[in-house]
Order: sequence, then structure tokens, then C-alpha cells
Amino acid sequence: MAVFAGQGDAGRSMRLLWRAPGGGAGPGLSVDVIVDAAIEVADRDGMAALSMRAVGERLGRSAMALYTHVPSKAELLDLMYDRVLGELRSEYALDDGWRAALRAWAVDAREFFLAHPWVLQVSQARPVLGPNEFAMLEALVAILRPTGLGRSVLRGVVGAVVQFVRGAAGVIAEARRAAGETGMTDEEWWFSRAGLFEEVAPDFAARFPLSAWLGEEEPPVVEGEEDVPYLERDAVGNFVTGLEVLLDGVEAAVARARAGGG
Amino acid sequence: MAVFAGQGDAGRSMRLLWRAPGGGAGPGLSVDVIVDAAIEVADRDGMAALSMRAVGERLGRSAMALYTHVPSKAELLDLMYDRVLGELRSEYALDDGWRAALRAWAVDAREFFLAHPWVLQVSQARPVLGPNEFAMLEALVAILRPTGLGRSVLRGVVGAVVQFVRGAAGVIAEARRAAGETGMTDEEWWFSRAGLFEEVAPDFAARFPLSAWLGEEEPPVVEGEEDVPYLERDAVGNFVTGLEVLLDGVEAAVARARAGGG
DNA sequence: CCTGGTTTGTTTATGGCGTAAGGTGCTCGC
DNA sequence: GCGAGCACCTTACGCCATAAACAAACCAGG
Repeated sequence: MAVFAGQGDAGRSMRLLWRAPGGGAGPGLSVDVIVDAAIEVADRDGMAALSMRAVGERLGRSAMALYTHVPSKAELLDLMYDRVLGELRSEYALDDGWRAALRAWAVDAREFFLAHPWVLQVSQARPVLGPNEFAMLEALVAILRPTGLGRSVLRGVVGAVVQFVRGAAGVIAEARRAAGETGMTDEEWWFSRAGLFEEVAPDFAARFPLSAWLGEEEPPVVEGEEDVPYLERDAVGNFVTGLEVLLDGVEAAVARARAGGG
Repeated sequence: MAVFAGQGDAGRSMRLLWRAPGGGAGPGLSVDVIVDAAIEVADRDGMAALSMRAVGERLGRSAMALYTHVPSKAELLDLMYDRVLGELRSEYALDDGWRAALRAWAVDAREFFLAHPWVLQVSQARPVLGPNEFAMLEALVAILRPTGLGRSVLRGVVGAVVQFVRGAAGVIAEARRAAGETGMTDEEWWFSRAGLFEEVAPDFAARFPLSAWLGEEEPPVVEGEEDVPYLERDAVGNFVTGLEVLLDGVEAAVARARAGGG
């Protein structure tokens, strides 16, 4: 389920988020050490495997030892989330125009979400409001603001781009996780499924002709990505295509703003 | 976390998905009764509260009683997912053009996701492949195919629209859930947070000027939706704006396809 | 030096979870 | 009448987050 974080002591949580990092780097535990360990666990084994026990074990301590430094698992998640967002690039050159910059942002963000897929499972509502979340927003607005887009359209565009990238990355992330968990490649899974499919729904093509048509052709292999597995290749292709469609939409909004606004 | 379903006996799962519904409506349990009860639990209390014990209790049985009819919680989720997708409209009139139809689809889908927010937490990769999932896809393609879009662009468009709607609905759903869980309205939460914010990050406007600018103005109240809470109003506005941007992008793709394809 | 309070960690316990294993009684086909 | 199989039960295991109580290590003031 989407984990909902930050229900605990709001003040303590916010103070931890915005405090200067570092602090006492002694032999004992510290917030930073715990957050790093938790991120490693989540990166390697996924959100489902992120437990206080697992994090404690990685640090050679008990689960309860963490509670001295971190109020609860929910706040720990907030901290992990904001920490890891710091990896995102915060500036994009506009030399080649906003479209190239926004495309680069989307590709980087997709890469980021794939490196830390658990981030996609952190709730978006009532956001964490940490500094790095704002840094990410700042980067996006810096790309889009010079286009002359108004505040409300810009909000919509930012939302659409973020949702699209999150969703597209999520499909890829889940394909990878499934491959890891089942020990089955995409191809194996897909063809085993296809066999069952004919047994169980022999009239598929008649009942769902358009879906059948849509699935008829395999996704093409892009150069430099010859070893990308089946479902993921599909998802990557859809990401690239969908992103350009979305960018076209932004382009139209920009044109309208420039025509209307001066 | 996103729940990954369907790891069990693939054959049994598929057979359950594609079987004729109904069957013996005796006094005992049945797959349909269990699936309905599980959907009720998930709709009312959310994915986190969906446990075999909870479903059993709702039916006056033990948790283990369910296992006679359903192989595991994962397959139950598959069945819930496909069953509930059946609520979506499967046909959209094209009298007012594909754009109006696609907009209607998006609005309906958002409504659907808000009625069953747990659906957003079911994995998208290695899809469930139930009949109603294909029915949904069929409806979308039926809207877009007459535009003359090619297979690969159409895939990208479908993906982009679905991701966008899912993401936008997710934000709203999580805002609602948060309000319910914390017993705090969006306004209360937001203003309590804003107070902390000034204490903890007094230089916010200087560090993140663009984010500050973006947040300066409150979202307008749309007529007929005067009582929609704060964060949700914001999210709904972004949905409407973002959707039109996306539709503009699709429009550009359609124009290109018509120019190039004949 | 000692002493007392604070900090950092431990162990233990409670109530949840999914589900394996093994039991009980009812309903059929013969 | 009787054995088989079904529907359902209780129990148990190993996870989970975290509350509560306790121990050891540090530091300050005398």
C-alpha cells in the first residue's frame, strides 16, 4: 500500500527534516546513519522489506535502538524520502530551450525513480515538505517559468509531468521487481501467461478486437538497449512516445500564453 | 507499498478470473461473495485494513475459511481488481469528437479511482489480465483508433493518459485518506504545517523563490464545488488544467498522423 | 574522586499480519 | 451404513511496529 508518513509529532519531524545535516559523527547511532542504512535496505530489497528490524540489523543494533533517534517508522520514511530527493539535479541549462530541458528533467527523474523505486510508494498528499522536495519543484519551475506560462497553467503542467513520469517509472520498476521476485524473466512470464490465456479465453480476439490489435506487434529494439527485457522495452517505448505527446501539449500551452500574454 | 498480486498458481488465478460469474448461490461462502466482501472492506477502510481476518469477520467466518475458495490474498486482490474494473463505462459516444470522449473517459476514470482508491495500489506491471482490464483498454482504444493514430503512438497516448489520471486521482485519494485518518481537515493540517514552517525554515522564500511564487495564490473555488477542501481543490484544478494540456498533445499527434498518413 | 541525571541501548511483551497444519462434523455416492 | 470429500474450525509459526521497563555508559557538579 502507499505508505502514509508523518503522522507523528509534526514539529519534531519538520525539525529533523530542516536541520543542518551531520552533527555528532561519533561511534554511536545518529539520524543520518540510520537514514542512510534504511535507504540502502529499501533500494536493495524494496519497500516491503523495509522494517525497523532490517535497518537495525544492518547497523548491528536492535530494532528498538532506532527509536532513540527517530520517532517512528513514518518519520524515518519522511527523512529517507527527502534525503534521497537530494540526488536529483537542481539546475537544467536552457540553452536548447525549455523543451529540451524538460525532456532531460523527465529522463533524469525516471532514472532516479528506477534507482529508488520505493520513493514511488511514499504518499504524495500532504507532502513531506522537506527542503529537497522544494529543490525539485524549483528546478521544474525554473525550466517552465521563462516560457511565460501563468501560475495556474504552470501548476497543471508540473502536475501532469510529474504524474506521468512517476507512473511510467512505476510500471518499469514493478516489471523489474516482479522479475526479481519470481525469478522469471518477462519473456518467460509473458509466454506462460499467453498459453494459459488461450486455454481460458479462446475467444479473446473476438471479444476484444482493439486490444488484440494493439498488442499484435512487439515493441522494437532500440539501439544501445538490446538487452532490455520484453515488458520493460515496451514500457520504455511508451515513456518516450508519451513524453513527446505531453511536451507537445505544453508547447501548445506556451504558444497560447505567448499569444495571449503579449 | 504497491501490492504485488498473482504470484501463486497462475493457472488457477486465470481460471478464476475468466470463469462465468455466479455459480452456486447457496448459504455457504463462494468466490463471488468473498470478493464482494473484500471490496467493501477495501472501499471503506482502505488497502491497509484489508486483511483476511477482516474479510472473514465481515462474512461471519474465520480468516482461514476463505482459503477453501481463494488460493491466497494475492489472487483475491487480482479478483477484486478485475471485478471492480467492471464498473467502468465501456463505450463512449464519438459524436462530439474524440477529444470530448477522451475527456469524459478521464473524468469517469478519476471518479472511479476515487471510489476505489485501493485500486491505485495494485501493481500495474505484469498486469492481472482479467476481462475487465481489457474492457477498459478496449474503451480507450475505441476512442483513439478512429483518429488514425498508429499503433505505437497510440500505445504511448494510452499510457500517458492512464498514468496521468492514476497519478492525479492518487493525490486526491491520499488527501482524503489523510483527512480521515488524522481527523484533521486539509486547512487545519496546512495551517499548522505553515506555522512550523516559518519556525524551521524562516529563509524559505529566499531559498526557493520560484516555489514560493507558485504557492502564493490559493486555488480558486469552482462553482458547484464550494465545499471541496483545500488541498483537494488544488488537486482538482491541476487535474483539469493538466488534462487539457495532455489533450492538446494528443491533438498535435493526431494532426501529425493525419498529415503524414493521408 | 564520587554521585546523580541524562542519553543510548537492551529485553520483553502486546496485538496485529498471512498462512501452514491438523482437526471436526456434515453431506453426498455407493 | 459407510467412507470420501468438503467446508470450516482452532492452533501455531514467524513476521511486523512499538509500548514499557530496565541496564549500562556518559557527563556535570560537588
